[in-house]
Amino acid sequence: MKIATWNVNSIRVRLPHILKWLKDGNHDVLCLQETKVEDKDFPEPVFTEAGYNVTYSGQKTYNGVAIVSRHPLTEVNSTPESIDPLQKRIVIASVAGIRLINVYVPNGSEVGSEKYEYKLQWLEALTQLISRELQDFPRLVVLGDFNIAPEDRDVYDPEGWEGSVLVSDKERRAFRALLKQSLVDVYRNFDQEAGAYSWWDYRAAAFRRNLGLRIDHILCSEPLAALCRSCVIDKTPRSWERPSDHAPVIAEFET
DNA sequence: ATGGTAGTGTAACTA
Repeated sequence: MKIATWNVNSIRVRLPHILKWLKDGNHDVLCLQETKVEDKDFPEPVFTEAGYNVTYSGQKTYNGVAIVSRHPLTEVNSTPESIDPLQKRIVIASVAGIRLINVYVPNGSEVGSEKYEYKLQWLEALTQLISRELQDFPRLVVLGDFNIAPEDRDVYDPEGWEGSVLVSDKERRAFRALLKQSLVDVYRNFDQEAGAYSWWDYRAAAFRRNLGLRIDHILCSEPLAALCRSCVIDKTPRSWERPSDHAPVIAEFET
């Protein structure tokens, strides 16, 4: 069972990339963020015709999340209690005995801004939600764009980024509070090359120079982490023409 | 304190 996450930055623009990537990689589940379409405009037929099930929760211009799956999706919830229903940043579903929580965590804009405070509140609400979900679903995965680089090794220039949004102490503390719900950042359960990132700014040729951050994560409950056999970042689609600024992250499970 | 780019949607915002 291969489960992936990818911030595609517009599903309309990236649809060819997504279809090619799914076809090449034979993934079972792909969680998408920043689809940027209302539900009525989601290209559902394209996925169903390719043999996938989909569920999605979107809005115009901003945010938007979706789950694409080879296997049926059940117990879908895109409006969990205590999460702001006006910003479409979360969709939850079950697949093959695994509970998926697909998240697009607020960016936070700038440390100390209103959006930054909103991000911290959103993460607190997510932590509560996870603790409730864990009571019913021991095999749980929270994955998506967290907009947080958890440690200095997840940042190309930790000194330059110190205290900035995406790496600030409060955000990292909020991330650790998530992990304290007995979740495991499975990427770190395996040997990884230094300088492995999941996002590179479109500007200043950041991808070519590998000026990136690791802000997209796959966090597993302990029973599910025990079944995880690999976790990798696939940089390939970031090198394609007109790419998303994020690369997909993939975890493989023995099920 | 801002630039550099991209997406949405045509000015200015978000990232």
